Amino acid sequence: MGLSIKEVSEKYGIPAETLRYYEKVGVIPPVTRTAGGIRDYQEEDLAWVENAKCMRAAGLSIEFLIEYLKLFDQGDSTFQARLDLLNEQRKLLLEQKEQLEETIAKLNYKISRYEAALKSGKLTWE
Amino acid sequence: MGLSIKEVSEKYGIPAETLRYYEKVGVIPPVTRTAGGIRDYQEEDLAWVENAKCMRAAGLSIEFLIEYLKLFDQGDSTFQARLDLLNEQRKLLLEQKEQLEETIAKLNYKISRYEAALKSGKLTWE
DNA sequence: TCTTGACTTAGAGTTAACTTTAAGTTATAT
DNA sequence: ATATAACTTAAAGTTAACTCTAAGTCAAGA
Repeated sequence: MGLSIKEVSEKYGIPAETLRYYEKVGVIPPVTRTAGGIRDYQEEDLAWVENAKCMRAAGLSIEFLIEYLKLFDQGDSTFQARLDLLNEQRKLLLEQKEQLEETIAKLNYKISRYEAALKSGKLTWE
Repeated sequence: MGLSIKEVSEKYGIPAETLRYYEKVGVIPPVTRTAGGIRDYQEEDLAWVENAKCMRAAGLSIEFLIEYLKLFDQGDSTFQARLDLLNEQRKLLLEQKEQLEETIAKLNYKISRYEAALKSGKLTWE
């Protein structure tokens, strides 16, 4: 029914070592185990893994993910704190997106100048 | 006439240590110096600094910037290689942008659910 | 002239986020 | 029953990109 750490690793392209590390430091909650203590990922465990993967891929810090889970574990009383944290991280990502767009625009300009130079056969500037 | 390292540091918000480091590892070309060997940033030096700042802020690696400058120093024969490098980095940034947008969308959804829960008063507050 | 503060260098130290290692335990295949 | 493969842990090692330190040089103000 559940997935082994190896299967999860392959499913999401995350090394097993990293999955253990995420659990150890609190990026994801303790994973369901078999009677023998072996990790046996259930749907809910997988949802946490997938979420962590997505947030990390966008550049959000491990520290943020740990903080969020910590608040989550403390229950309803941390609801507003969690919402604040999410808004704060969204702001970070929006800023990052703007920076990215600025840099892409610069790269586009540079590339277009290179291509123009190639076509005109002039190869010297700057 | 030119700017001191301290002035450049303040102008761009980059620590002087980092400016020296960028020069040392080849992210930017050797900066113009005074007779006494002190850095005296000219317009051209500043353009390189600004470019490095922008590219780094978007997450492009130091390694890429070093590679680009190395090719640049080798002159026209590396023109096509430089263009390839720029296109490759643009591809990276476009992928990053897509990932960012996906994550922002997820965060937006999560936040909207939190806000809906707040409004409906579905929370036990203690 | 002396002192202060900015500059220089090489090289060591820091941080985040893994990644590898060492030593040991458990499950599966023959 | 035994070998092998996968699992476990704690802890040390790695990498990128700085960041700081030590030891020394230089220019401007009292």
